[in-house]
Amino acid sequence: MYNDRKAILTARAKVLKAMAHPTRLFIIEELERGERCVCDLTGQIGADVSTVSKHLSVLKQAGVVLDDKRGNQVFYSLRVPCILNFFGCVESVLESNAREHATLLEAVGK
Amino acid sequence: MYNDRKAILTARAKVLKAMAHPTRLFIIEELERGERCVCDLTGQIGADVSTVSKHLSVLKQAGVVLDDKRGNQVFYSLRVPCILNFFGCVESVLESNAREHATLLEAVGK
DNA sequence: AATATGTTTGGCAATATAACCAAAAAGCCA
DNA sequence: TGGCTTTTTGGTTATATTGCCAAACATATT
Repeated sequence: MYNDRKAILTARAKVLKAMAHPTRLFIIEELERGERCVCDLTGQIGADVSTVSKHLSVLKQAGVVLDDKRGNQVFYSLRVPCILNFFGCVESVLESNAREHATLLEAVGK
Repeated sequence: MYNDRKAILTARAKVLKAMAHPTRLFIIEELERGERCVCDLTGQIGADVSTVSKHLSVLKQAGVVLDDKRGNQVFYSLRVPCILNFFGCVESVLESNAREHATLLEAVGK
């Protein structure tokens, strides 16, 4: 067992897992532009409000977003501003994937 | 529906999801230090070989690692070297979580 | 050829996730 | 108070993930 690293790796995994859904990545991107209420996001996402609310709760639980209730609505915002820079490397993986895919297609004669 | 972003966000989510497991994060850390065969990793992780092999296959499928069969063994390595820098931001989230937790404890009177 | 070593695959049980609908909460406005 | 709007919670169903064991494969060794 890798006991010395396990606690920290589990904590990291939890954050990554919270982000690992297309709708939640969309929410993160959107919040990068400023706070949004659930209804704003629901409109853009086009799923049931309850679904969006649950995605937000996953992000909140992981510490990625903050919520602020004002009157009727709840406004969400990014808790850690760097979250988006975060993707340079993910993008490299995707580019590698794409390059390899292209190479395979060539190998088969396009 | 956020149709214009959906494809790219789904692709990103796939990579994040592949990384979002403590054992797989351990593997990534270990591979950062150099290529490893399945048996090396299995020894350190202390799970069944088949379990480790499946974790590796998840990472491979997502394009995070490469495999190279040499003789009897299969050596895995990181496909995209930056993968580890990647964690500065995750760490910020964790630190925020910890700070908040400490604050809450204080509020309750330790 | 037979055996040993290293890795992957298939199957199964337990648990977790995701989406929707319906209903409950919480706050506003008349 | 009663009704409206916004958000969360509970319940259900469908699907995915994780981990182990057993079995299959592949390569090396005797």
